[in-house]
Amino acid sequence: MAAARAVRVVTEVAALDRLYDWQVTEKFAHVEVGDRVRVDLHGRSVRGWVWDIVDADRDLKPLTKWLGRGVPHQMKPLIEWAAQRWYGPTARFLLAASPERIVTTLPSPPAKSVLDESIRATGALRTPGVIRLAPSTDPLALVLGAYMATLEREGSLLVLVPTEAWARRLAGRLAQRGCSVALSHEWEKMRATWPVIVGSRGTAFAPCEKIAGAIIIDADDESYRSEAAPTWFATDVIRFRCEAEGSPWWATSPVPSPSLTFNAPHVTIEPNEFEQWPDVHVVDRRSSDPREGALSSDAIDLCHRALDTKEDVAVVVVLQRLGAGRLFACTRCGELARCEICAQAEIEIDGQLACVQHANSREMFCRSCGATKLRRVRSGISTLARDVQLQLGHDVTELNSRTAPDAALSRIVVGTEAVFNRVRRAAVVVFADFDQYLLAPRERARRDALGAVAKAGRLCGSREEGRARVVVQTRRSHDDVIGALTTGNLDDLLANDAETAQSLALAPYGAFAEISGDGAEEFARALANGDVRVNQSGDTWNARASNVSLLCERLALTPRPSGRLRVAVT
DNA sequence: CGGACAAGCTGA
DNA sequence: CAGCTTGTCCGG
Repeated sequence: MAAARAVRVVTEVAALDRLYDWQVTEKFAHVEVGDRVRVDLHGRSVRGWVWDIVDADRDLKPLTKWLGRGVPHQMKPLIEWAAQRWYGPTARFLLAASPERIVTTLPSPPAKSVLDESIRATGALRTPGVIRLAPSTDPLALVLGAYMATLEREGSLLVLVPTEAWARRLAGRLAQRGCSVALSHEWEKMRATWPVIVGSRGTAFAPCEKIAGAIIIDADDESYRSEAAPTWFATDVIRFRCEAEGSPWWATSPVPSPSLTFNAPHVTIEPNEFEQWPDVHVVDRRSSDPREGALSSDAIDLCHRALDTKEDVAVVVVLQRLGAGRLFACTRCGELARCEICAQAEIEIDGQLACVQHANSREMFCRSCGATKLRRVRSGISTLARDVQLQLGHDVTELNSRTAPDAALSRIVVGTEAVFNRVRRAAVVVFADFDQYLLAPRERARRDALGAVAKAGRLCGSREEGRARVVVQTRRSHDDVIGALTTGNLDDLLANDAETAQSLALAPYGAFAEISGDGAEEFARALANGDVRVNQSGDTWNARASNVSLLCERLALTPRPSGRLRVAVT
């Protein structure tokens, strides 16, 4: 008698990250690796994925049900790698590649179409790797170039953009030019290895069997990182998939990070780059009266001129997000706590109010009415909006997370960087306090500053078009970030960035994990050894090692304490 | 994670 | 001592 078959299953019970076996009965004989199944686990009916099909070597409970198609078996190495790389349960990554509803049959994919001669003339992309792409350059030609370069290869071309809205627009434009495109909600098409797959972060786990190549637009964008643990990064996922299959990948970024450049086979710099950046007008606020308001007289002037244009949204005022609850306002009179010298918002340091700029601190009380009860406020957006409204004498829309996506916008919009996902065109973009970027205590803050100006450039156009400009208000006009923006020389700054990363052992020359939750201390202490160093900062613990594989190996070997534990590997 | 079962606590 | 809570164990 032939040995009975069994399926080795990863269950949806993520906390139970191990394989269990069930017997395959006659009626489920068609089951394949990657399929979705339902099983009886310790009296519970749970869903899972077939990870392997093996001979049953003992009595097993029978499989409850075959549910439908799941992850193609070709993705198993990716799933295993991702689970180890970001210290997450296998089930979480399988879920990322699975359909929301049950799918039992797949469509057959169309052949890859050859594009019109007029489009072909723009040329196939040659050297895979990073493309330093100025913000105003339309990436469509590059995507078409990637398509043409991978036409002869089997499998899907994966195209990643930062947002879903962008993905829909791009998919439409590609379809117009003759490409057969699947969007990320069309799971069946992705699973059937459609010629082109376009989407945002989640598309990194598109369930196609083979990848012909991939192109990631704005590859350093934070939207590519999963905000919940495991905190995987789509650009890294794509790179792993392409390298495993020997397929080419391209990644664009206006300001490539050291990690992106380090891991790329080649870096291409777009000719005429400077002309495709916006015209940046720097306002040195050291010389201006701090009480003149949120906008300098130069900025007010440019805003008034912008209001004379025909743009629907004339002016966008951006304030860098300060992190929830960093600012303080009086509970009685509502006044924001500000530095008495420069009028900038103060933050809390060791139970006192302090100005980042002037390094002075004072007790927590309201300067305006003397009350001692202050409350944390999310950011200075409301204050800024009031100021701008007064200064420009025009209605202002304050854009925040509670603003309805279809709400009517005034011609002046004030908000955090979220405005870049909401407004598509503007005549002028003002960075009310650019120093929030330049002084932020994060390694990547300075690159983010340039990235934000790049996004602003997409709204208001390039130097070449000469349409309008980006206004940067700063007290640090000597900063080399400002220099790079006005001279267009990014090379020195990027070289500096890479040097800093190397000397401080930041990514890619070092690896980090942030550990929090009830079990954090126990886990962190057990994790520490010669290769992995840990230190405490508040409730979270930070672990660092000289490279990611060392860190991940050590994480996998460290026993998990009971209780909640969040590990974010970056 | 969540069901099963054991041990501990409470009140009549 | 029934009935409920809390804790620990373990899953095919």
